[in-house]
Amino acid sequence: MSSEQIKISTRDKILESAIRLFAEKGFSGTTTREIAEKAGVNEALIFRYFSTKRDLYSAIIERKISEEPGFEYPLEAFKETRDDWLIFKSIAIRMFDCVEKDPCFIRLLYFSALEGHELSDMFFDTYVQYQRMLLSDYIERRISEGAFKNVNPVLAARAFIGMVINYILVQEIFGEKKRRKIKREEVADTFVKIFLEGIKNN
Amino acid sequence: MSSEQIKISTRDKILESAIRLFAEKGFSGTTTREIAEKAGVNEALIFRYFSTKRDLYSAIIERKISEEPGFEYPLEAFKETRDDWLIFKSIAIRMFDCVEKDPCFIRLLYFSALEGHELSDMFFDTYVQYQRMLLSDYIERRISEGAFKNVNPVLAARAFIGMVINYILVQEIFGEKKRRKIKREEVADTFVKIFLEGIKNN
DNA sequence: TATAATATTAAGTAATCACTTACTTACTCT
DNA sequence: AGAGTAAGTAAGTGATTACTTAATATTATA
Repeated sequence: MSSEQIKISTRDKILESAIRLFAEKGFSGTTTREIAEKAGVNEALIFRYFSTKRDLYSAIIERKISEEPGFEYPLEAFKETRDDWLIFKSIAIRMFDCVEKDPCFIRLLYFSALEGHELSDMFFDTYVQYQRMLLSDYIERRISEGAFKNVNPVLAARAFIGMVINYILVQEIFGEKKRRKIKREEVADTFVKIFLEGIKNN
Repeated sequence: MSSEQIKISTRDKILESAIRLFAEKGFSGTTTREIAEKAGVNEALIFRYFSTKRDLYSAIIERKISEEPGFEYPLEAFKETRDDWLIFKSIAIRMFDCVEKDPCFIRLLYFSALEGHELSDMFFDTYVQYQRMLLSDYIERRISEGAFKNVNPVLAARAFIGMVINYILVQEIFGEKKRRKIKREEVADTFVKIFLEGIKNN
């Protein structure tokens, strides 16, 4: 046998199928039996690796919180550059990327918030708050440099992130994904353009 | 007895408690027994008025779809006025109002979408699509009048609605409601300002 | 190969689920 | 008052839930 068989651990098989099911149907909507079936393992094994169903769910959220790099931004650029277009476009594109390569992610995030999981706040903070802070710091600096209008920087950051996230959410969660297809590039450019011209002085 | 006793019908008591519970915990997270307890009626009565739990859920969504006027906008204004500020601000304020007077609404909307209820598309269309269409038609006209930049009107409408909805969503669904309190007025003004100055010519 | 440790399984558990049944109470109309 | 209908209830139904147990299969180490 030339090809190495990469053995996926049982634990990982369980996690993988649980992620997909929890993302699809939420915590209450998913049964441990389904998870086991989809993972191709015996249901009892779930409870060998995770003490409860809720524990498995928590493990997933913790993993999602820690695995995503999320902070790949050129942090220095945020503190020094004046290339507004680059900053905002890279944030938008990164959000599109994030959802595209892991469609479960955003559903897990919103399900965990709606279902009131204890870790959902941390989940939220890690992603949304962090980006918002990065952006609002940048906006604040640009205001003090006289480049941006004097608006509440946090509100402005939320405005921009809101445009992008809501667009993504509607595509992913409501049926719109199939209906219309606008290129990410055009979406990002339009949003950045409207926002930047709205906030810039002159 | 001087005060008239207003008798709430059993059916309405069931609907009322079901709305609150489905909004709080979703469809799968809510049991018919809980609904009955909260409504103060016998569980079997639920099935006298609604043939299944899913039927009750559908009845709620249908009710939410039909009850909200939602279309109270001065439709003529959208077709004739050039008061951009009024148009956008009234949309934003209306969205804030809608959520404030019925906090269950937005949670039901997103829960039904995530849980994949068959009526969630109609739910979505009635509210989000409708407002988006109103707005994008207005934007389109203003572009043709030379007042707005030549952007994709649907994308622009989604940008604006996204700002507002996402702000609301974060307040209502993630824990932020308690943390910070920015006045609706300031939020709406900031969003409208950024958006309008971003899309206006000159 | 023998043994200890681990991984996996079938077959359970009690509790809870949505939903039903058989029955009683309350109200309406003549 | 009495018949007919609607509203309400207690006590169930079988199916399914998350989770357990005790026995077996597999692997690692000696």
